[in-house]
Amino acid sequence: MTFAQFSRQAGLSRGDICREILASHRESIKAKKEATAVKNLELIFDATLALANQKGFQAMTVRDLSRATGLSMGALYDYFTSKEELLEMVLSTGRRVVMRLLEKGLQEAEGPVEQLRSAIRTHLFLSEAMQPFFFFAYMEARHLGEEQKERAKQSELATERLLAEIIQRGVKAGLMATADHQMAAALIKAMLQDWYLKRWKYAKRRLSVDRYAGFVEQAALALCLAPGLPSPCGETSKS
Amino acid sequence: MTFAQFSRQAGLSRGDICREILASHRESIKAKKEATAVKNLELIFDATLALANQKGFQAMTVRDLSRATGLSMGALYDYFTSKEELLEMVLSTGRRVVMRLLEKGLQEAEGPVEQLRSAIRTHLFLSEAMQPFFFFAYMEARHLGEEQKERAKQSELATERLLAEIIQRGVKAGLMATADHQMAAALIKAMLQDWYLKRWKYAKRRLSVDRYAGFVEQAALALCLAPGLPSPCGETSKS
DNA sequence: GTCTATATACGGATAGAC
DNA sequence: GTCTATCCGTATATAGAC
Repeated sequence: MTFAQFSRQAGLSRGDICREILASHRESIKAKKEATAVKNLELIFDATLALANQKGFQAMTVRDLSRATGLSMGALYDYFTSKEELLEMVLSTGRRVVMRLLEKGLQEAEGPVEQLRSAIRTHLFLSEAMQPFFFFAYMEARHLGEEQKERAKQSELATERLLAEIIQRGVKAGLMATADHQMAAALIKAMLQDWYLKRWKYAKRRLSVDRYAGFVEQAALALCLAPGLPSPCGETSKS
Repeated sequence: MTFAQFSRQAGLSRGDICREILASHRESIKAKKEATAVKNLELIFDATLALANQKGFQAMTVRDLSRATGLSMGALYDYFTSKEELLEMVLSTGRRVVMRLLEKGLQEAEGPVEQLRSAIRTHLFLSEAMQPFFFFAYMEARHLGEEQKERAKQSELATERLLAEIIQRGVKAGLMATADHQMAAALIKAMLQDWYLKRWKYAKRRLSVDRYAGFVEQAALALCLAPGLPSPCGETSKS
């Protein structure tokens, strides 16, 4: 699977996402006509991610948002009741879309090695297609209220667990060998996240997601398939 | 080298750092007696990192800082002339201390493999000893002015280059084999950073830096020493 | 459904007492 | 050297015209 193939079948256009926002916040959004509501929500969604990723959500003012979308202050407040609700709106909808696609993408591969490959690619392609959202969710997580912060942590642990379970099955099947499957999963996850966190670096090098995915696959397999690893307890050699 | 050994020899107490802040900002700090100045700078330094890491530097108000340090608004402004200068003060001093220790720590190892090990441990131990600072510098980097942001990126690239050069020497010496030493360095760096970015996760698992360092060393060597890697250009198998 | 104008609050920074 | 009191700008949110 390449990113081009993934994009075609995923169907996660801005329109789809904003229709989902509208559906799940029907009561608090004043606009009645779906067409205009979705059009304005797209403006708001895009501008919020762009501005917040540049200067931080809390530094971004509603006036900035007004300037960027072309909507007035009053019009904006017809789509959310407070700046905090705007944050919640973007995060909760984004998380729902991501979860749905992650689960869908992982049911097709067979065998631990192919599943690990598939998980890596799906995660990378998803974060490529929705890079502004992934970056936003990562960076703003700690500014959330306790309940929402807990949800963010659970989301991190859930994807780690998904990787760990694949590796565990690989070890049981005798196809993989690693001292600690949870730790292997954590390290792989760190490599996956670097792709959307250091966008500027990889963009400057004109590195495609497909190539990056190839490297991470290699690294993950080197880590999980490597034979005869010493138990990693503090010192691993004279060092 | 273990973290305990590193801590003993490094000598990067809060006092040392704040004496350095004082020295490099002597003109703008109104307090004359070194003892009181350093004492208050320690309060300010600690509280700034704690508050900013919890809610973000820009969301942290000077009034919050006043409450946390026990100093009044007026007193605080005797130590910096603006909130922005406070940010610059913390970041520039921290970066200087980190750079000094990184370079010092790397002159002792011999041979590419030992150097790679040493670089990994030094980086991890440093980020452990100064975790609040590392987290702060990472998270606040994008809120800086253009010049400061450029410095932050250069700092990222510099440590990556350091790793890449070790690996390149290893390949030349026939001790390592990797398709792309820069990419290998980037992935290792991502694993190093996860330690201070996901503190909550590893703390909950009661994982020590020494154990984490062992895992990353293993992963790095698996990645660099692995024999017969296929060239990672997009597809690496039927997949 | 969208706009302008404004109420209200809060944050950064400073002046001047002690 | 530290404090209290205050100025001034700006941000969120709303009321009411069009």
